[in-house]
Amino acid sequence: MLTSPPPYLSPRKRPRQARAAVTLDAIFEATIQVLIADGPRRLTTTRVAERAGVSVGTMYQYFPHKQALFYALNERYLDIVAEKVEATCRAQRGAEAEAMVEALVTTYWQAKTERAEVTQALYKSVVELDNESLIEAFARRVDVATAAMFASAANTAFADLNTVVLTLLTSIFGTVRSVFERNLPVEEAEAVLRQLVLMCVAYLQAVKLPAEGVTASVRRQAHLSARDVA
Amino acid sequence: MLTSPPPYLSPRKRPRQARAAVTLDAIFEATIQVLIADGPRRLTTTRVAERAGVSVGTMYQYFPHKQALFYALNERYLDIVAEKVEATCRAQRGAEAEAMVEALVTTYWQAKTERAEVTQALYKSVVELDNESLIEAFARRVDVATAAMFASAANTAFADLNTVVLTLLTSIFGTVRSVFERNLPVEEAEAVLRQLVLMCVAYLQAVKLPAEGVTASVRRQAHLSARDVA
DNA sequence: CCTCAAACTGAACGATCCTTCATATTCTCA
DNA sequence: TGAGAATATGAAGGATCGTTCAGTTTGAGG
Repeated sequence: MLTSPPPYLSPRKRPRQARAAVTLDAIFEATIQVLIADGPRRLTTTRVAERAGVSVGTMYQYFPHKQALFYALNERYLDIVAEKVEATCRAQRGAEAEAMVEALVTTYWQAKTERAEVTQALYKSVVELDNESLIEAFARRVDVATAAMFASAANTAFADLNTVVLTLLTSIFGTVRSVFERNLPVEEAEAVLRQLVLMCVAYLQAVKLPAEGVTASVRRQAHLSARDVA
Repeated sequence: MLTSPPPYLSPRKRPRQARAAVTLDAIFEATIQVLIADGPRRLTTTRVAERAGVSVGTMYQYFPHKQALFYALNERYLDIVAEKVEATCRAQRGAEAEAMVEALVTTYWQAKTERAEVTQALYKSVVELDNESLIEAFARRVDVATAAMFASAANTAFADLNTVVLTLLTSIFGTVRSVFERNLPVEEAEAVLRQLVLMCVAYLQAVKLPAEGVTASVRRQAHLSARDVA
C-alpha cells in the first residue's frame, strides 16, 4: 500500500476481536460471490450481508458506505497481485532479460488465472468506484519493481529503461485483460500468452543496446543523468 | 453487424420520420454525455431524457428498457470502430507486413482517441450489460479482416496465421485499453504506442517463415489444412 | 463473576429509479 | 384539407436500495 485511501473511502474501524476479523473476511468473500452470481447491478448491501450471514448493520460498522467496501476489496486484491509481481522481480535479479520477461508474463497470468471468476468479477466491480488512485498506486509499485529488475539484467542495458518498462507492463497487463475479456478457450489463451512472451523477447532484443561491456552503457546512462540535472 | 441482438435487447421500433431520427441521435448523445458527466452509477433514464431534451416515455418507444439502449449505443460504437479497421485492412492489401502493423495500431489508436472521453465512458458503461455477444461479434469481424490482410502480405508468410493475428489483435487492443486505463499523459502514451509498433514488428520478423518464394509457404499451408480436414 | 467495550441485529425511513399508459401533438399523404 | 399513423408527454405506481440507530448479544480483562 503506497498511498492510503482518501478519507471518505477509509474504513470506519478495524476489527479488534477474532470474530470481527472473521466477519470482515466473510463480507469480502460474499461481495465477490454476489458479484459472480448476480452481476454488478445486483451487487447490493442487503445481498452481500445475507450471503455473508451477517446483518446489514454489521457492514456499516466497518465501512461508511458501499463504495468504501468495494474500494477496500479492490485494494486487497491489487495488493496481492502487486506482491506477487514484486516477489518475481526480486527472484529474477541478475538473470537474463529474456528470462525476466517470461517470468513476468507467467506470474501475472497465474495471479489472474488462479481464481479466474474473481478476476473477471473484479474487472466489473471497478466501475462502481473511483479507482484511479488504486490503479495508479498499483502501477507505481509494479513499475518500480520491474525497473529495478531490468536494471540488473545480465549483459543487457537500454537507452531508455523507463520507456521500455512502461511498454512491457502496459502491453502485458493489457493483453492479459484482453484475453479475459474475449473469453478465449484455454488452449487459445495459452497460445496467445506464449506468443506474447515471444513478442516481448523480440522487442527486448530490438531495443537493447548493442553488446559492449556493461561498463560503457552504465557510463552512458550516468552521462545522460548528469545532463538531465544540468 | 454480424449477429443481430438477442430479442430481449432489440429496439422496439425504428424511426420512420426525420424528427424521430433526430430524437434517437439526441438520446444516444445524451447517454454519452451523462456517462461522462455523472458516471455510470448516475446514468439513469430520467437524466438521459432530460439531457436529450425529451420525455422519458419517448425513450421507451424505441427501447424496451434501459439496457437495450446501452446495448444499441455500444453496438453503434463498435460498428464504427470495426468499419475503420476494416477500411485500413482493405487499404493495406498487398503491402509489407510491417506497414500493416503500423497502420493497424495507428487506426485503432486514432479511433479511440478521436473522442477520448467517449471511449473512456463506454469502457465503463459496458459493465451494465451482457456485452459478450457484442465483443464477440466485433472480434470476429476484425479477426477476419486482419487475417485477410496479412494473408496478402508481400513476401511474408506465417506457419500459423490465425495465431499470429489473434496475438497481434489481442495485444494491440489490450495495450491501447491499458494506456487509457492508466490515464497516461499524451507524450508517454504516444511513446508507448510507438514502442508497441516496434514490438509488433519485431514479433512479426521473429515468427515469419524464412524467405523462400511465397509458393513454398503456400504449399505448406495447404498441406496443413489438408491434414486438418483428414 | 462482573463490568464495560466491542460486535451484531434488523425493522424502518427516505430517496431514487424504472416503467407504464392515457392523452396530446405533429406529420404524412390521399 | 382531413384522417390516420407516427411521435411525444409526464404524472403516477411499484419496486429496490442505501443507510441509520436504538437495542441486544458476545467477548475480554480485572
